[in-house]
Amino acid sequence: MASSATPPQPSGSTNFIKQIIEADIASGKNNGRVATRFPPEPNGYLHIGHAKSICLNFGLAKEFGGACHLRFDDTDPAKESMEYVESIQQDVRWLGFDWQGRRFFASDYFEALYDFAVSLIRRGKAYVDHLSADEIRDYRGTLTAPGRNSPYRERSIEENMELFQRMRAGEFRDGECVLRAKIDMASPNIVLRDPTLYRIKHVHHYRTGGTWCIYPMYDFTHCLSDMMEGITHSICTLEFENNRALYDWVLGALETPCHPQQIEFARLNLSYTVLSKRKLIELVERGIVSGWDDPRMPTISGYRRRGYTPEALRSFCDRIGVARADSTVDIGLLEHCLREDLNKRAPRFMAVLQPLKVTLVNYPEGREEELEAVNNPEDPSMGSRRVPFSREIYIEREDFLEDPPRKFFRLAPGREVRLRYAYFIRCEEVVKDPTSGEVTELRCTYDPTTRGGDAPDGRRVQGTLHWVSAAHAAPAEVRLYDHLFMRENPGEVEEGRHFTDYVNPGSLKVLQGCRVEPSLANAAPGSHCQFERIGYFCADPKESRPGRPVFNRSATLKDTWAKIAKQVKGR
RNA sequence: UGGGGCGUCGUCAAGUGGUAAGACACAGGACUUUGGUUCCUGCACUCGGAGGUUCGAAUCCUCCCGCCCCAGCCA
Repeated sequence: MASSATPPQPSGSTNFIKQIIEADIASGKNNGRVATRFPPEPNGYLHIGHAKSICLNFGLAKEFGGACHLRFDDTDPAKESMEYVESIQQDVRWLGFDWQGRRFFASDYFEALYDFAVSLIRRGKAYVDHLSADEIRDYRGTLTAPGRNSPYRERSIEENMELFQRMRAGEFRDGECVLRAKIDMASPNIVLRDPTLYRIKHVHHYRTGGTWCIYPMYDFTHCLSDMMEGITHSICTLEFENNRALYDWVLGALETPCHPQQIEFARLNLSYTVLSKRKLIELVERGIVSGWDDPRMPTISGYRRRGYTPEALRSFCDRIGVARADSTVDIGLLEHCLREDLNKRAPRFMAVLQPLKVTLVNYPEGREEELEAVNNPEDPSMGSRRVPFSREIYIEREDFLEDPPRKFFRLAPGREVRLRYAYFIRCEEVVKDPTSGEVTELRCTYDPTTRGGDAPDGRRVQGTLHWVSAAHAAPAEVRLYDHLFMRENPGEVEEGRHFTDYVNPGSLKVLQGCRVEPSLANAAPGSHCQFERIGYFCADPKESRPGRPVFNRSATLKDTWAKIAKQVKGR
């Protein structure tokens, strides 16, 4: 079955960031050099919103002959761990990107950052504040009212130097004091009202252990990390727009030799799902999903397990574009990208999800034969395989209707259809359970002259059904996934409701007792395929076993009949 | 109602004073041994609204309206 290995290609389309970079190169800024970075905090798993950022940053570097760094923004020891670092690396690699050894950790800069903080104090631009967190909030003012200066704001440089050293030395408890930038408590931009630069946390850090008890804040760390790494374009999402003034202030105050440019773009929103880390954590912790890699999750690991390919995710990221307008992308586009990719590459198989037994009454008992089936009509180089056929087969329950509506092309009493790659069959008799009335078996005749699927007399049938030979088919478990939420925008919560109220109860349907053609019995975990007429599936990477395959539905095929059926029914 | 942003087809999104790309979705049709794929056709006389400048405005100006972000010792 198909596996993925195609490397990323430049996208060809344009966006405002490319235009900025092109202008910078044209003007000789940074000597024409381009360096970007993808800077996740290792406190959770990556989701498709991160994929947008990864494709953007690595894509830009590739397109302009630059480098893209992978940097872990690990300045909050309470939430971070190596487990997350590893999963993030795995996901970035799986997406097809290579940081070429340029992996950095903000925590590796703690000493340098400390020195920068000392330098700021020496310049009279930072001070140690003994106000409590509550007091600081109080002094900050509001959106419409200016803040007030802290009573500790005018401490001498010497005193601040000593105090900051003592902070580092562990002489204060958590929250007792902080280091603040001395900017402007009346600034209309609240970010600039003497922001906190360092806080005290007597907490073990997953990399630096107990070495530090003071940790730098994002705004202080990020710009300096970018600067030290020689990043030219520091691309982040829109909510950091107000922070840009502080980014520039820190680098300006320290008179750093270079000054990366922060550029913001709109984060991704996807219909029928949530993309905020907080909400994803809640889904995992409350057991609403089975974990970060539940195939319904919009995480990279969830999509991987669902059967999405890196190519499909990258194609999606290319197509959605990069702009500054808040937007919500139709999840249908993501599904389209997967189908587009898998249509070309996924080998086809026959699998019957809800079996209905069919006995071919005129087919000799005990006889078996093998029929040739094409592996992928889109790609002749993928060849063909042989599929066993016999007197008893299974077809899909929904491919038979005793009383078919208009435009139903499938099997019905007295009607003739084609079994794919096999024979025409005609339904002669319907066997029902005498008590429940449920159809338990169809007795059909087959036309031996139609072997392979064509009638020598030229007669046509309207429907072609997939099937498996009852004696040869392998049992399988199949998991059908649908949108995790019933609402297009589950983040928009009504009064008195919670976003989890909108979880789609039908987002997972587990089907036992499915029957798949024998060649699927030992499907390699993680491999992709198409079940003809049904959809694209992936052998579950974690739980599928040789002989006991488990398949996840990655996406349905377009179902024109479902649309028609709705219309027919509506009349 | 402080400051910073953003409003172009149902959804994304190009467009940068010269007369509205493309994609998804949707609707028709052709082909078809997957009601799949593919192919063809249609789908914004108008760019949040109102004025103004101009021979000419989605692009420039003015006012208005709507939405998003910021008051963590999170990132």
